[in-house]
Amino acid sequence: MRRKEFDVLGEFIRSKGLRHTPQRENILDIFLSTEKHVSVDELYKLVKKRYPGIGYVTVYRTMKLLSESGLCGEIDFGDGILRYEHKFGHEHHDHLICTKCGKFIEVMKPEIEKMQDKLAKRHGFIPTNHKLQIFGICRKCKA
Amino acid sequence: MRRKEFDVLGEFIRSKGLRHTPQRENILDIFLSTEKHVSVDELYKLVKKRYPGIGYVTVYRTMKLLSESGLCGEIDFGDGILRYEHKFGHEHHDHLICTKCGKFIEVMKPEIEKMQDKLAKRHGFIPTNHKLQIFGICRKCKA
DNA sequence: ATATTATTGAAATTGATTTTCATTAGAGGG
DNA sequence: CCCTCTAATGAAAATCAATTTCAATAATAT
Repeated sequence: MRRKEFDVLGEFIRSKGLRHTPQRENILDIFLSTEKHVSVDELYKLVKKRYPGIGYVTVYRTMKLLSESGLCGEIDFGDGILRYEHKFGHEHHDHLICTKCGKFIEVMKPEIEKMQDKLAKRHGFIPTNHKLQIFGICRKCKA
Repeated sequence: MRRKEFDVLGEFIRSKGLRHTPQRENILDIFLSTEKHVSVDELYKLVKKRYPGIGYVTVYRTMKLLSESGLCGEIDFGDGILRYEHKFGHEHHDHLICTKCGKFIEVMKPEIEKMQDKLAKRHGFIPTNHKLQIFGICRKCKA
């Protein structure tokens, strides 16, 4: 049990005047227990196994909540399905996505980040975040 | 009238054993005449004005066709709407997107491209294309 | 001119996301 | 502990862009 994440959720809920519910803790619990990038539907199925009473919509809304609180990040690989990844305690990273098998790798390159910031500022933008996805064929698929 | 783009379309159609139709030319014509990043729906409305007989689905399918032929590119700003931009004769570029007003700027930075390629190769990927979107607040909105 | 088959366009379908709404249940005050 | 207020829940319905279906039409080869 990752205490810190639950504290973040608790603090976020308190600060917003929202309510602490077992569903929210349970959904966070299941979300943290998988390392996959899950869609709401996938997560719902996982949640359902352990907590059959929790509905799809609650999972959907809780993920939006976790997003706001910074516990998860939304990722869009362009296939029409929104996925969620762990964010708390994770460095920012980009994605290498294999267009054949769909597998992806998380990568980090501070130099690229810096150049992006410069680029934004040069155009008068205050960058808040960015999304870099590199599509290609992975080692396995090209073999 | 940009002859070259029509030649590309014609050549693509011939090479695939497809058929040359006035609808396809007309849709390409309207698409080329706007510099905006259009959704199918937006483009359909523009097409409708000049060619009332053309249906939504034909616009939809023609844009897929133009995509395949390299005449346009699909862009996904993450708002659930697929847009199309001119691609033929245009350099690859990334997007700076203002999260307040929705405006965006096209930017180019070869150094970043090179680093991305290196990054992909280091992980055994053969990069085919990539998508970089930098979100932030534009000059106007921050003022 | 004829046959073949790709294309068209209206309507229907899909599928993820989002909203609605009646019911349930936190949280604070008495 | 009980009450009140209102946020949260969950099932069902709505939304909405994207996609498929299918009968009619039209482009190309023979």
